[in-house]
Amino acid sequence: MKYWLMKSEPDAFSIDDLKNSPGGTAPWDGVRNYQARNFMREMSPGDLAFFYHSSCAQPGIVGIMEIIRRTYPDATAFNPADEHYDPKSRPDNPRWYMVDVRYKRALKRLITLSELKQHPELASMQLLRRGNRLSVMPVNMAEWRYILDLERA
DNA sequence: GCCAACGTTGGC
DNA sequence: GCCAACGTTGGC
Repeated sequence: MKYWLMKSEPDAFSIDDLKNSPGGTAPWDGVRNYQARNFMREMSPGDLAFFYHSSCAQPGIVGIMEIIRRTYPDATAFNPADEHYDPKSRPDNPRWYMVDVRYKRALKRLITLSELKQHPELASMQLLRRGNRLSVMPVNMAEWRYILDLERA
């Protein structure tokens, strides 16, 4: 089993939006970055991911979700009316993919980006690397456990 | 709204 | 294949 971190702007799709989706499940669509896409392709059902709120007053980790379906073509790329439409992605040769995720739980408290930065144990996290802009990235097991311990602090 | 950092595009 | 211009991300 692998661990991940996935960003979403809460104004667009928040952890509560996921929780309130049918069955607590939703497709993670709209990813339009090759590196993020490639990470999604490494995901397997049963993997766990931190839900991260970005571009908001208090960016940080807000909850945990489970990957429940491996990547399949992102249909929003085929829809000219969709904001993530990409004419270069065609149904017979899809460029963009998505996974399905299921809400597991909210963290007991928000663990902010600024808090994460204060822990040398997390300094090598991909999230904290300079200029990081990836919306989907791996988290190693030591980092995952360390962050869950922070939740209780 | 600003800006640093990075990805993408397209001319050559 | 280089690289300048441009667009996007995302923290602040």
